Amino acid sequence: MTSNVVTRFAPSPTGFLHIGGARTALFNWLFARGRGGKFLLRIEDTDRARHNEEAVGAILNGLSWLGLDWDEEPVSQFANADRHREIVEQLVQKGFAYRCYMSPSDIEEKRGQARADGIRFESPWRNASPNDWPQNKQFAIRFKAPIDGETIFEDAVQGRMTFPNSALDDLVILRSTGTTDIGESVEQKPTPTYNLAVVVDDHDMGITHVVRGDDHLSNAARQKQIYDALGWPTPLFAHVPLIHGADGTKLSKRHGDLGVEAYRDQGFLPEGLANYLLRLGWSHGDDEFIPKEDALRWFDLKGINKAPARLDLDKMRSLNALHLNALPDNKFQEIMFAWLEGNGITLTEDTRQRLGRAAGTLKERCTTLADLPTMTAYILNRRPLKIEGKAAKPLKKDGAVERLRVLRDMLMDIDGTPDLWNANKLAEKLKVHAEQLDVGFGVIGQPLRTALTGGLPSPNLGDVLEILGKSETIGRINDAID
RNA sequence: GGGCCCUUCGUCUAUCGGUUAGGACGCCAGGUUUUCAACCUGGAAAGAGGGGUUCGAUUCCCCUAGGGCCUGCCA
Repeated sequence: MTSNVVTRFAPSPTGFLHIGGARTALFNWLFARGRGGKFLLRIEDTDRARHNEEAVGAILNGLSWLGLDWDEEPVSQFANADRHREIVEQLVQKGFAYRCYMSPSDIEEKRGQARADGIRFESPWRNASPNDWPQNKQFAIRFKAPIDGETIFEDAVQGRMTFPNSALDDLVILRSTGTTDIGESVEQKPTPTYNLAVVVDDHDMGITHVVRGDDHLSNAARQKQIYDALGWPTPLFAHVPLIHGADGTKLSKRHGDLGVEAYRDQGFLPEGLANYLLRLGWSHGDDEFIPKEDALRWFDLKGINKAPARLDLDKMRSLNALHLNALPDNKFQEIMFAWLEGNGITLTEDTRQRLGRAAGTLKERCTTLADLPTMTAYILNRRPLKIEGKAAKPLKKDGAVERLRVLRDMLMDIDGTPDLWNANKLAEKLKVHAEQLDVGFGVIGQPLRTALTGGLPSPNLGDVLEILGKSETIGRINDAID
């Protein structure tokens, strides 16, 4: 299936790929990929002071980790500055923009006055004739926004949006050339501002659908005015509600919330995080566990909610657990090894084999990969096992050690393959010796478990036996009772 | 201050005027596993408030309250 859908993700390179940006990127990616369209990247770096290569790399890495691939080379907005200036010049020629020579203090004063009077701020230069434009004086270029009437556009999420033009003043589209606050000289040529650059780039890149945070909603109105002035078709907007923190406060790229790599380091699977993000503000009936293939098939702008959603780590973990469990054993094994070794745990060929045998049960029990060190401790712990404190209690019970001795002796008599090492099968095998224990097999379960795991959390007894194998089991019993 | 937007269990959400308002996470109880976790079963838990429209409103309209975004020569 192919289509002419072209979406984009356009982060500003100020930090990492934050969770909100990740969701925006995901929505854009799903929408484009789900319909055979293109998904492009653009770095919004018109503000040279904020340009940061490292941040760009971090964002790209974050996207890759999440499994969001993009088409073509990422576009640098700053690199298009000539084109932006050219368009600004066109607007000036056509009378849709003008030079404004106001000083910052003048602006501040006038703006304050306008606000107090309840009218929109206006530059005195708006209606000046180009003939009156002074020479050798710094100026910015402002867009000449319509005064009367309304600016209207359809938003795929928000519906029909209507803004009174009295609320939209003449924004600066080209900065005055000059110096920075600290007096350091910067680019010779004036640079465009966000709203102008976005319109030009989206148009030039052939963007058909602009999916972004709804903090851009009123920008969309201003951008619509620029599209109209240029005679360009407006892309379809879709403004997605922002994500809020658990306490309901704003959570955005500006407020130092976590980047996706932080979730990765906390043991989240990209699939798990993506699934959670997808369900945050978007739904498909009662579906919760949504693999990528389904997401691609189902995702639609229509399913996006208008209300902001709060981040819920519990739900994120739970979804992550489902994706962990859905992994094929060998894939899980691969991830498990990488995680363990990435966390400073050295794996021998021997432990790898045992961990491999445990993969099936481990993936069911972990909610994030961070559970792995604890969950696998019964396999990885060095002998002799240290069993003390509360964990040692079962071994101190009357006759527990004696029963383990008997059990060990019996185990030594049993030959068998690992698949025989199932608690029930083992009990059956041991039935003939039951009278030697003078109790049912169950009674020795607790001390046996302690002997095998050192009192750590672990899978079921049967799983432990199966994973450790006969000689290891006997060795551990020896450790515990000696 | 102005413009725009939002409001269903604690949280994410379903519901295209008629439902015992459903699901998921979390929580509680029981079961299972002689631990924990997982799993199974059950339970508590919601339409912000007030007006309309309608035979009938969670659903449509208005007001109020609460919340959010924008209001920059940031993006």
